[in-house]
Amino acid sequence: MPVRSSQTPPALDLERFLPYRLSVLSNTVSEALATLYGERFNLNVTQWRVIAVIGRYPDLSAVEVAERTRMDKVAVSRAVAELVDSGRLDRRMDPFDRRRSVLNLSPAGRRDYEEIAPLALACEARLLSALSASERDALEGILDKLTTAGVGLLLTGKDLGMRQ
Amino acid sequence: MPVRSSQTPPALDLERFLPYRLSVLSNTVSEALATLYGERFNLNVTQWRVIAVIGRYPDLSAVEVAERTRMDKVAVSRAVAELVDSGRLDRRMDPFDRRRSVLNLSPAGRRDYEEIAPLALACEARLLSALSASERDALEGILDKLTTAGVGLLLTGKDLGMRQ
DNA sequence: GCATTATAGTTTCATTTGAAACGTTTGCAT
DNA sequence: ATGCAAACGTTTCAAATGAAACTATAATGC
Repeated sequence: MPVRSSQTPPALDLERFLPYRLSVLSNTVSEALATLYGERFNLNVTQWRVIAVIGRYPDLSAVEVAERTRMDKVAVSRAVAELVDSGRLDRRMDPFDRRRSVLNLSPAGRRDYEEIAPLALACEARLLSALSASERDALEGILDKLTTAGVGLLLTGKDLGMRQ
Repeated sequence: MPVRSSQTPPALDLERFLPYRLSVLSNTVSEALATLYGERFNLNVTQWRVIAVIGRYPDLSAVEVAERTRMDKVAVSRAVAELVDSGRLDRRMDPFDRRRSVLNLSPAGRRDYEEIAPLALACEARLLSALSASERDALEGILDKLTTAGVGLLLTGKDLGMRQ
């Protein structure tokens, strides 16, 4: 029988490797969600996130959206432009700082938001329903802790290079 | 005091939304890991995954690597070509099926693998050390269940369109 | 005031990505 | 045998991405 001595490090089995499993899970879920609002509403992930965050927090600027969603500001800029073009987002200039613009859902954008949000929440509910109550409880803390630890890895890894 | 009646659905708060949190976590961890083997070994994520899976399971074909890692076969094809070029992967033709090629780490590739694997496992260990013992226990089951449920979403979402 | 630095947002450009088409080889059914 | 469908892996091409440069405005220091 093979013995795992203190000499033999545990093998790296990609299928059991946490970062890899997180990646597979995240991609699977993202893709499922993307088909949800992609086909019916012609939105990509970035556009949907912008709608979602503006729907909930009106009057943000593009940079504020980027910070909240942790997306690239170039990506946000493009998504905002497209959403303004397709009439789902209103952009007006901040009168007190003419570099900023203030974003809000147009009536059409809000209709989409009101329609998509429940679908998205239903997806989430279906995912969570696969878990036991105790697993659901644990999940919150796990995600927070892992995310914090992950950011820690990043910072020590690249000797302080502050995102954004 | 605001009441959440049965009429008012819970709001979609991106920062609390499971798919979004998974995406942030996965991206953070992936980026941390990518700097680990990216800077020192000049590998991208796909290349590293190919090395990892071939290191553990020799004699796979490119398509088998793609299936195991759930990566795109084009991506794998390119990563394999680059790894062969940089002398880290040996590719020989399968004598019994001349469409397939059989992949294995070269001595140089194995050296890299032997060096990177412990670093990757250390990263994972550091992530897991942020969790309590009970959280670590729960995590296994949670990841499996969520991934299965996520695949389920995908399939119902696109009315059966079998990945790959 | 005027120069310097910082911030908001966009544009450019080079890289990355993946779907679709392709060439080749194999398996299967006539 | 021959024709057709499927599988392996590559190439092509168009779209997505993101770093860096840029414009315009604001804040800061002297």
